[in-house]
Amino acid sequence: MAPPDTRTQLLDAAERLFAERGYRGTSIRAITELAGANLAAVGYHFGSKSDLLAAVARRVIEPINAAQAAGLDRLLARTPDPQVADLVEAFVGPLFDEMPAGDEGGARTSRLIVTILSDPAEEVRNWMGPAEDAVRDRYVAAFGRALPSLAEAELWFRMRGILAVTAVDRVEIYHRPTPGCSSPVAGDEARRWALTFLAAAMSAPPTATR
Amino acid sequence: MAPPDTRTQLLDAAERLFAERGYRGTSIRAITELAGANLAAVGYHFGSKSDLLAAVARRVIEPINAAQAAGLDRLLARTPDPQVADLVEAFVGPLFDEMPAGDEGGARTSRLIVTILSDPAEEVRNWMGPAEDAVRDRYVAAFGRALPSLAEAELWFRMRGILAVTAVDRVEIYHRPTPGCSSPVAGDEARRWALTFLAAAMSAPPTATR
DNA sequence: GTCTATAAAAGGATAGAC
DNA sequence: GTCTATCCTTTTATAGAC
Repeated sequence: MAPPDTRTQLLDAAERLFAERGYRGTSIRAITELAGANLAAVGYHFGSKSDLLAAVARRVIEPINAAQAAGLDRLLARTPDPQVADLVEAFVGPLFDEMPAGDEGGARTSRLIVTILSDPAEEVRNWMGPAEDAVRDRYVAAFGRALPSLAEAELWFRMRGILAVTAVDRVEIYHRPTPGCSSPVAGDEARRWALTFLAAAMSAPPTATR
Repeated sequence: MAPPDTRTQLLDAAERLFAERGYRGTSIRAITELAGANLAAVGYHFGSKSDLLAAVARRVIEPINAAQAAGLDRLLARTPDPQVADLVEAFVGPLFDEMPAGDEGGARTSRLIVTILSDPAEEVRNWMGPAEDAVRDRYVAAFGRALPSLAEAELWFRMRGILAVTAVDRVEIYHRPTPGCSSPVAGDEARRWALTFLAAAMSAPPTATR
């Protein structure tokens, strides 16, 4: 394979450092140094630091988004009204698939997503495109058909719950090692645990209107 | 009531700004300006910016932690083996109680907690004390008795799920207004939806060992 | 495309007067 | 306890040579 060009090496370095230290905690200097590039390279290839983040985010999110869309297509080709557990798996699965196990993959990507989504700064989230919205809306519609008694507002609440659990789960949010098992759980186990947890949560009967 | 002293006003201003802009996104200058204090006041009263964050975090977390402990005590006084739903409510309830409704309260506190817990920087989380660990451990033990067939590792996974959902739920993680209902849900409704969601998730049968 | 050099600003911390 | 003034570091961004 051809040696990676500067642009790609900058993306790789930025992805790693943004995940480890956050957006604001990462300087252009650290990125270019890790990439073996010159300080001015970020400006030349991307324009600014926030534009670089947008490029990093797009590169991470797009394959996940595409896989979510394909999974839903596959499900709908089989039956027009998929079950809740299958919808959860189609939505959540790509989040794990695109995060290879081990600290050099999944936990880092997960942390990157959390870092991006939870950053208060506007600029950090401005890369979100209509493709993500479209896929999300399709899933909401499918969940709505599988859970006809659930009001739309509560359904949206639960969708956020899915994202919260999958995004946060592998981040060492309890940062000290927990007894029994350490926080970042091995890839496949976390995936199955998350499916159990979320399928049960999504399938809960609607909250009684007070 | 006596006018708030400078120290308190610094805490108030810092709590607000850390929540809105994150730790790194908030300058000492911005804090002292909002507090109507002098630039040097932070250094005098707290020592450094990170010490100020620790003080802010403690002030927010301590009442929540105490309420969680008291809730568990109340539950255990009634029965030695409380039900899952009651444990969830005792654990999650204080997170909502201590966040009065409206943007000036709950959503901001919630965002502060997310900001703190998800910040990659070490210094941001170094305020965690043994009191938090103790309460968490007591809840894990109680959940373990209510769910005897659940392995401890998966139980820890689900505990993280609880925190993820409650902490993230009111943050506008899908930052554009969602159709049907906007993202930050009114206080009491979010509370009841979260209880439904989490009680069902926690009560799920253990994931089959592959 | 890549580099050096530097501009221009912002931030944290602190000394010392009051 | 509070304030002014300032030091020193780090940061992003860019101009211009190669």
